[in-house]
Amino acid sequence: MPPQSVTMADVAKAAGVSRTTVSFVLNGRMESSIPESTRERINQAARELGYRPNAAARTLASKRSSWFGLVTEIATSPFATDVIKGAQQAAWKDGNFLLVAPSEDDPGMEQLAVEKLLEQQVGGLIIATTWHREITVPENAKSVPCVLVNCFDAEREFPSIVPDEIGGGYAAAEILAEAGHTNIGHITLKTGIPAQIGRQTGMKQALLDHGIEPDDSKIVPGDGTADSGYHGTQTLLSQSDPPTAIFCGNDRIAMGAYDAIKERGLRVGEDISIVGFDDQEILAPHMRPKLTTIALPFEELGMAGVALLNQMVEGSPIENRQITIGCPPRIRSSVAMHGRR
Amino acid sequence: MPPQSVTMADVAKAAGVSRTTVSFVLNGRMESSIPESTRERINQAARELGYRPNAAARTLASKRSSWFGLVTEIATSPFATDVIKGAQQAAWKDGNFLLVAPSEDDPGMEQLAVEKLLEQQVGGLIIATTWHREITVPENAKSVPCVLVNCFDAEREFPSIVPDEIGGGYAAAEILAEAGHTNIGHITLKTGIPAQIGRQTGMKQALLDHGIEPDDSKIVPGDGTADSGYHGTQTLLSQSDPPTAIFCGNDRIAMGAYDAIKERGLRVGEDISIVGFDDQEILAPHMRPKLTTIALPFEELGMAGVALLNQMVEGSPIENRQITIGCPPRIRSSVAMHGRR
DNA sequence: ACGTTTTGCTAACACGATTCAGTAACGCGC
DNA sequence: GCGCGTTACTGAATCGTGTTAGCAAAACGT
Repeated sequence: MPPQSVTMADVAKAAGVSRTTVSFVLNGRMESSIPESTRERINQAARELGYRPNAAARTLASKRSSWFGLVTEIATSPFATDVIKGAQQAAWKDGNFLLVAPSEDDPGMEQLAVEKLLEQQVGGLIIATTWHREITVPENAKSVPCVLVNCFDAEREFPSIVPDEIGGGYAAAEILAEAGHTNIGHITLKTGIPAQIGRQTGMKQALLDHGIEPDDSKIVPGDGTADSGYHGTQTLLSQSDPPTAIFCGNDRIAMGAYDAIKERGLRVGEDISIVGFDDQEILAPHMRPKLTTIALPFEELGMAGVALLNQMVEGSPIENRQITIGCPPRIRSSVAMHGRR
Repeated sequence: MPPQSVTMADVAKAAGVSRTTVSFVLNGRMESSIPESTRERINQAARELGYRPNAAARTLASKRSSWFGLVTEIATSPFATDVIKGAQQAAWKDGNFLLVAPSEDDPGMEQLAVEKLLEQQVGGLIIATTWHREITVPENAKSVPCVLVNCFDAEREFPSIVPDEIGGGYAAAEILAEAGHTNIGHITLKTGIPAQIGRQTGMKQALLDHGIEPDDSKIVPGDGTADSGYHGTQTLLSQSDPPTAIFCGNDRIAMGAYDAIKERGLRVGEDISIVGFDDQEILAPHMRPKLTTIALPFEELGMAGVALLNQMVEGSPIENRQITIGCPPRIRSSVAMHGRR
């Protein structure tokens, strides 16, 4: 029964060797030739005493800590969870920890968060946002390797990892085109943000590639809310030649679209096909019919962030400073075949 | 421009005092008489050199770390975010950090997570779950103060903080009763879990208190999915004397209920009133009509966890080992007045 | 002028590891 | 039985801070 805390010295005494030897054995250093018998003796002593390494002491002595800092706006969105989760898992695999600090989208707060993380001797920093956008990185973040996730700085000074909005928009439109739709509407996100621009660009390209002429009158601006989806859908369905399918800028817009369609006595996934974006876990799979949508790979973003950070910390040259992660489609039941059937 | 890292010794040299004095001044120790002039000189030197304290060294020397460990199933649910957020903020206020470790609902994993957190010298542990239930706490968690959030151990050995399911169920039914409904249905969660039992108990009590005789035939078992809400609602509305209001065990059930009601050509919030539970951020406020529901106070749970942990770490006696946090109603538009209008 | 208290500091050890520079013992070839 | 290389370790310094014990000088009381 270990009383309070067992140190390496205790293990050394128990095994009848020096602290140095214990350190080598427990850290698996093979370069110093220590016979199997001794290793075994030390390991057993450590086990019996219930030895638990002291991370603070290790960090101090080795000048390398076992944790990364993640600063993010936890407040605003469930998306943050997924980034944390992905980063967490990736870090955990290498025995590293994540220190999560809140930025709350306030520049002063953000700088303080970074400062506090640096005090904790983090080996690297991830700065993540909940929606894809440009940010200015606090000055002090430059003290350690730093990766941006779901955002980027104007000067492209920091490596960044973002979702492939264009590819996602392309995939969404392609799903509809391949289902035989040629008259496809689009309700956008708030105009000007990277997600809106990318998704719309991808959509246009997909239409062109499938021999469909993009028609700007089928694109109605929204703002990402269910309300805007509802009204946008009303607008589209009131046209003289209403679309048979709508690509909604995100899942909440799709939610509003469902309501508008149902209200008109039409059926989602039969009369009108819908594709969303984001794949919100507690939304998309539970809508009726279940929403076909494009997933935002937040977990992968987080994992990629940590992976990149690992590279940087180890000093490996990084070949690609602007990584995009694909947005995979999630096929469910809100898209119907159209035309020749 | 600080080159690599500025230590207390550097500050001491710059200010022309000893390291001890610097330590006293920067930690705000007033018991050692140090004149304002010297304090000022030291503070300025620290500022100019860009001194950043080394948390690892401090932890090692003082044997008290500035972080708590939080182990939770990040994987499964967006709820985890809110607990993290609340705990985070509460910890941050006292200059403490949260080390988040994943348990993934696997006992082995959980024990490893705790072990790793202990190595990091956490001053206390929070074990949180994403749904209210009984757990068995890993043995090694007893090494430091430990609080359970949204769960409890069978022996009630650990202080725990849980939502007031009964009060929430009461509030939900009361909303409907006060709107004039007397024929109220209920679609439950998976039977046997604390949330189901508590919410249903609270509902019955509220009905009794409002002079309504609880009727078991109006209670249909569900499993927490939108599908079960859909089918449960079909069942209720097919009765000879269908309810005019339904209390849904959670928001997803309410989502299914909406669909069933709309499919029958009825209107939610006019013909049939609905109350949900959970107040899922990206769901309830975006449904049409917006869902009146009872919020699960995850953020408060997290905050209360850290607060309790602080008390325990400081050795204050804790008066209440079983804390319940209220579930506040969120009134929106899915409940209509009924009867005398 | 002399003891006593207060002021303003500092020396030195501790914390629990990592790590570099060695060294004693042993085997081996000749 | 001497030199040399290998094996199996160890001593001691170091990391940056907290903390206790104590000391020199100044201030104070009488």
